[in-house]
Amino acid sequence: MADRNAKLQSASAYQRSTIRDVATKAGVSVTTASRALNGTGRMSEETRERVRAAAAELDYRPNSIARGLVQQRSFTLGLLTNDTYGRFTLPVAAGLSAAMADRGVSVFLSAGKYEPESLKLNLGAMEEKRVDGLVITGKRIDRGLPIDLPPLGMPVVYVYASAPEGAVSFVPDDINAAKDAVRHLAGLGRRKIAHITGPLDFKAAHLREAGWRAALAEAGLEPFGEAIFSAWTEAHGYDTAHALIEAGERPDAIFCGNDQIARGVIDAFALMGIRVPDDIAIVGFDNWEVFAKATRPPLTTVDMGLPGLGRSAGLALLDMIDGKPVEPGARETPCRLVVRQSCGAKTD
Amino acid sequence: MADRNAKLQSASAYQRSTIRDVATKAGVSVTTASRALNGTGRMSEETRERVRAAAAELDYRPNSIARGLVQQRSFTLGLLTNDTYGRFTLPVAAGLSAAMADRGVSVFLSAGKYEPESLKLNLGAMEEKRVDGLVITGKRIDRGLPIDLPPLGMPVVYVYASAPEGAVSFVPDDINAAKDAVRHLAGLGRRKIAHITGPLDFKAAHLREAGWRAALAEAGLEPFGEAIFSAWTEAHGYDTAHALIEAGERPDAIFCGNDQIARGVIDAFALMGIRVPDDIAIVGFDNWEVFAKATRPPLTTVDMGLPGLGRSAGLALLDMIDGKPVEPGARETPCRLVVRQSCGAKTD
DNA sequence: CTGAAAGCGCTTACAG
DNA sequence: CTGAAAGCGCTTACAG
Repeated sequence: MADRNAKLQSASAYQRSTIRDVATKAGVSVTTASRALNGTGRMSEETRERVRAAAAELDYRPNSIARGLVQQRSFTLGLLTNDTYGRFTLPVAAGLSAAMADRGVSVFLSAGKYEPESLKLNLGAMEEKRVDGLVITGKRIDRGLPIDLPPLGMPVVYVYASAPEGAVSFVPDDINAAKDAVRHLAGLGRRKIAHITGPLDFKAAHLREAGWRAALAEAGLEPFGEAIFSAWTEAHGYDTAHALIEAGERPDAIFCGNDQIARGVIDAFALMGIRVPDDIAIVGFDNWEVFAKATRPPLTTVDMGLPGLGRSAGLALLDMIDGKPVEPGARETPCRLVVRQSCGAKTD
Repeated sequence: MADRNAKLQSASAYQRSTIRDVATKAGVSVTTASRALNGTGRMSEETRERVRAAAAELDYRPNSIARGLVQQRSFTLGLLTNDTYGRFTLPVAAGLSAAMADRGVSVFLSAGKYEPESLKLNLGAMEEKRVDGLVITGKRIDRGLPIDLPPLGMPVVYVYASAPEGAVSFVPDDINAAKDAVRHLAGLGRRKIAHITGPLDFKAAHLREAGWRAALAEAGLEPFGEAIFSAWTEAHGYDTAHALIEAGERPDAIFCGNDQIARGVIDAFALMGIRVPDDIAIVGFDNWEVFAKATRPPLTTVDMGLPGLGRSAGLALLDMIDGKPVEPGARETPCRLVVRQSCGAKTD
C-alpha cells in the first residue's frame, strides 16, 4: 500500500528513457536515432523502423524541453484572459487547445484580472516559459489590455478583444449576424421588429443595432421605435418588456442583443399572458445553451462560433511563429443562426 | 508600417539576453550570476546587487526551459478536463492558476472529451512537455477517467472527480453543505421542507439528500415527502413545482439540488401566483451567479468554493512534487451558504 | 547513408 | 567568497 501510494504520488524510481537509450537499443548513433524519429534525413527504411521499434519498446517520449532549448521553440502558447466567468474564454480555449494539440502545441491558461500588476506577473511568467506566441482574449470587443504590451519578442493575436493598430485580431461578425437574425424574422412575416440590447458604450451593441437597421431597410420595414440600450441582463429584458407592453402598440417580434435579455423578455411575457412566438417572436444572441435551451419556448439565437474563433486565432499564430506573413487587421468571422422555437419558424 | 508589423508579429531581430550577458556586464562568472539571481550561495551583498542591476538593465528573463532541463522540473502543471462547458472547470482553473502563478508555476489547459483516443493524445502531450504534475477534473464527483492512467511518473491530484484508491482528491463537502442549507431554512421557522434534486445515479444528489435528511432529523422534522430525483434542469424544477402544488398539501420550503432546478421552481411559482419566499422559501446549490442573481427574487444558494478547491489541489500537488508526504484519500472541502432573498431571511 | 561534436541556457557539484 | 567544468536531452551543421 505504501508502495502503491509512492507510485501514485511521486516520480521517484521512475526513470524515463532518453534518446540515448533508444539509440543504444537500436544500435545506432544518437544522431541517427533523432533523425529516424523525426522523419528527417535520409536512411534505409529498415534502420528507421528499427529505431521506431526500440522507441516503442522503451515507451520513449521525446523531451520537448530539451528539444525546445536547441530549437529555440517551446511548442507552447499562452492564453491570456480576464474572463473568469468562462462565458467567452472556455469555448475559445477549447477550440484553440484542440487545434493546437493536433500540432503538438500546448496552451498555458493565464486567467486573472486585467490590472497592471497581475498582468505584469502573468506576462512575465509567459516570457520565462518562452511561449512561442500569445493569444489575448477579453470579455468585449472594444477593450484590450489596460497597458501597452512591452516588447515581447513573440507574435501576438487578439480574440474577442480590441487590438492595437497593425495587430492581428479575430472578432465575430456582429453586423451580419444581427442582419441574419432580423432577416429571419422578416422572412417569417414579422413587420414590427423591436430591438432591446446592451449598454450604449459597448461596440457590440452598436454593431448589432446597425445590423438590425440594415436588415429592416433591406426588407422595406421601419424600425419599431428606437433600440433600447441598457445592461446585458435579464432584468433589462424583463423591465423593458413590461414597459413596451404598457406603452400601447405592440411589436410582433423582438431581436434581443443577448440571450439573457431575451430570457427576461420571455419570462415577462409569460407572466403577462403574451404568447411566444404566436403573439411576439423572440430572437437572442450568444447561444448560451444553458439559457437558450431553458427558455419556454427554447430560444432562436445567434451562435458566434467561439471555438472556431479560438482555432483560427491559433492557426494564424502558428503561421506567424513560422515566419509566414499574416495580414494585420481584424478578421470578422461568420456567425450562425440557431433556429429553435421562439421565432415561430416551423422546425420539424 | 511594415516595420511595425514585423515587430508586432515576429521574434526576428529580437534577441533576449542570457545569463552570460548578465555575468559579463556585472563582471562576474556565470556561476556567480546564477547564484546571485537565485539567492543561493554566499557572496557579498555588493556583488549580488551588481548582478541584479545588470539583469534589470538588460531586462533579463531567466529561461525556464533551460533551467527545467538541468533541474528536471518544468515548473508547469497540466489541467485535464472534459468540462467544455466551463461551469466547473473555469473557477477551478482560475483558483489553481492564480495560486500557481505566485510560485512561478504555469498551468497547461487540456480540454477535451474523456474518450480513450483524445485522452491518450492529451496525456501524451503532457508527458512530452514534462509537466511536473497533473490535475484531473471532471463534471461529477463519481466519474473519473474512462481509462486506467498509464504509469506517468508524475504526481496526480483529482478535483471534482472520482479518484482511484490511494490517490489524493478534493471534492466539496456536499453533505454538510446540504445540512447547512436545510438548517438555515429550519432556523427561519420552515417546517415542511421538500427536496428536488438531480438524477439518482449522481453521487452528489445522494449526498445532498442525505444532508437534507440529517438536518431535518436534527431539527426534529419529518421530510416533506420523498426527495424527487430527476435531471439537473430547469424543466425538472418547473414540472415538479407544478406537480407538487397540484398534489395538494404544500411545502413551506424547498431545498433544490442545484440552481437550475431552483430557477425552474421559482419560475413555475411565479406563474402560479405563489410568492417566494412568503409562501414558499427556496434554496439552491451551486451559486452560479448568472442564475442565482437573476431569479426573482435572487436565490439563496450554496457556494462550493471551486477556486479554493483548485488552489488546494495545486498546493497539495506542489508538495507531492517536492517529495513531501501527502495523505491519500478524498478531502471534503467546506462550502458556504450565500444568503439572498429566496429563503426569506432578513438581509439588511 | 551515418556519426562525432558542438551547442541551446541554465544549475551545481567540485575545487580553490 | 568565487569560478571552471560538466551535464540536463535533445538537434543540426559538418565531415566522412
